[in-house]
Amino acid sequence: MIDYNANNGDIILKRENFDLDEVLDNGQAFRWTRTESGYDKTYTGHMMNKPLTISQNGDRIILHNTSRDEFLDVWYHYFDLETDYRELIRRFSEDEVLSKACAFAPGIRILNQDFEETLLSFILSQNNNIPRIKGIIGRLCEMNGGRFPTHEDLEFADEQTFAPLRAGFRARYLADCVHKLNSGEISRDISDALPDDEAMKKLCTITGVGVKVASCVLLFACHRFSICPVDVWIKRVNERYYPNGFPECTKGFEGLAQQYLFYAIRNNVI
DNA sequence: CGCCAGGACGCCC
DNA sequence: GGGCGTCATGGC
Repeated sequence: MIDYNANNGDIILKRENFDLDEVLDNGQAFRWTRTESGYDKTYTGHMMNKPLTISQNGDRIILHNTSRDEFLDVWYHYFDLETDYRELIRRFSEDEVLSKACAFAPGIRILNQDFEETLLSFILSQNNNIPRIKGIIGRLCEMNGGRFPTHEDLEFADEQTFAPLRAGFRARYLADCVHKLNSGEISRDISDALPDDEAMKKLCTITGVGVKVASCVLLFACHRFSICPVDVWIKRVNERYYPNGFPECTKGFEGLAQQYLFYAIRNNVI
């Protein structure tokens, strides 16, 4: 399935359940930008400040200028290539609405993103829209020489530090989050060490982090497929189709099901 | 111009 | 413990 082209240094994959729009532009990551190229689709972006240009063309995914080692160390896990999405879609398709949502975007995958970047990004996401979230995060990176800052980069940051972001009332929340990361109260360790409810409770000790933001961190950075972020769009899905909760066939994978439904309702397909 | 956004918080009962 | 106004900014 992996074809490494040693001449030009590209990794080439067979494109199964993998669409760049559906993975990189569906509200789980905010730092990938689509660029023009000779391919069907091309995006450029980062994982922990490691840059990548990635394309899809017909039934191929192409990771440009990427060594086999880097692919196996970073991108294989980032793009969640160890998970069989076809099998999960097959389960979900028992339900009529979900079946439609999965058929519309069979290329959705849940990324394994950096913990701190996901946490700060989703604090900025609250009561906000996706284009503006991307703008604020872009300015946060500009502030830091083009890289997404670590908590060490922000060791002396306070609310005023974030003024140039024009993040509004969220600046205070960022400051508290960075403070708790620097003190060690919050760290990526909670993603390994704690069960769902305790990890959730811990994240919610950050000012400006509630159940929704914590859920996004646990799903999009910690890969907990059973945790289901409920935003205004999913509330609409529930009112319209699932007044008694998600169907039985999503059990254990409610967070993933949520991502198909989120993308589908935003695109007016359900 | 007004409505809304991948919400959380504080206050009220 | 649920309901409601408020918060800062700008996309559409």
